[in-house]
Amino acid sequence: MNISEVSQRTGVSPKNIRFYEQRGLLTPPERADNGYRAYVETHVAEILMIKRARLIGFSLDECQSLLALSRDPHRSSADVKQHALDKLAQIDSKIAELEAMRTTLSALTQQCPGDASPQCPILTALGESPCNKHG
Amino acid sequence: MNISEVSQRTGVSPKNIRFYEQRGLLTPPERADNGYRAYVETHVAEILMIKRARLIGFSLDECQSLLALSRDPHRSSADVKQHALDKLAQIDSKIAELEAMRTTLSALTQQCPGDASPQCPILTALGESPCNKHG
DNA sequence: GATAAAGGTTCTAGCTACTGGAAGGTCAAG
DNA sequence: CTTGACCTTCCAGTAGCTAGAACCTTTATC
Repeated sequence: MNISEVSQRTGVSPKNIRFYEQRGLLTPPERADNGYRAYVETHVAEILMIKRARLIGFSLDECQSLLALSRDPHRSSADVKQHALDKLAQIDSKIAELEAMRTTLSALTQQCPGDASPQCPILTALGESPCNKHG
Repeated sequence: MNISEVSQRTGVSPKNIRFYEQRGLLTPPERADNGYRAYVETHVAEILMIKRARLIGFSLDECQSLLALSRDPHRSSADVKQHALDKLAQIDSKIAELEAMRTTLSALTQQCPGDASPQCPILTALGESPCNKHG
């Protein structure tokens, strides 16, 4: 299987597949006589696993850990679950951060008339003097 | 005012302040005879504005636009508001994305026993064969 | 056989927003 | 005169790719 077929079957670009290999996430495939990478089914499965893990927020390093656990017959599901719980906590804090931004920004936009006048509560809130300086 | 004082007053690191200048966000300060940057109050205000805009999610490029609007007496508040509304939409879509991850990940963790057994629904969902392969 | 298109390979560089470090000049105190 | 803190510059690295250059291989067509 050449790289473009793997790409089509996984929806991951050839560049990206090579990148994953170079990053050490993917076990390097055998090479054909012409130097082309010769992939097998296992590679497709690994790439799909990376893709799904990425979709739910895991970093490449974390994907690497997950793949290692996946390959290890002596793993415990507790290890995997811990990774997932850690990630869940990260996602929650990221959501909280974005919600805070949203709240602030939403309040500001509602105060802004959005007309032709230069007077703008958004800029004022960001630190601009409301109209004139007192210094 | 030397860079470290500006840093203390804004809570932005000297490295970061130089970086903002190099990126073109900050108007370059005059230089003292020894080559040191000599900041004035305006710079502190600009840096604080960048800091607050960054906190509510604006990118550096967007901060640059906001600063430009802030300096322009002929601006309209509508322009500023549009920037804010765009950013709000971006934040909303990012939150939605994270919520989707959260939902999936949360469901998976709840299915995982988290014990010593290697059998793990999380890995299964990520693409691993449930127990054995059919190939 | 010539040639062109469509694959493959490697390498380098760019993106965001910084941070850290090296190598060196300057300033204030002892 | 030395020490330490400050300042300067530039280079490199972080995450996760993507784009491009420069080159080789395969396949099809003329």
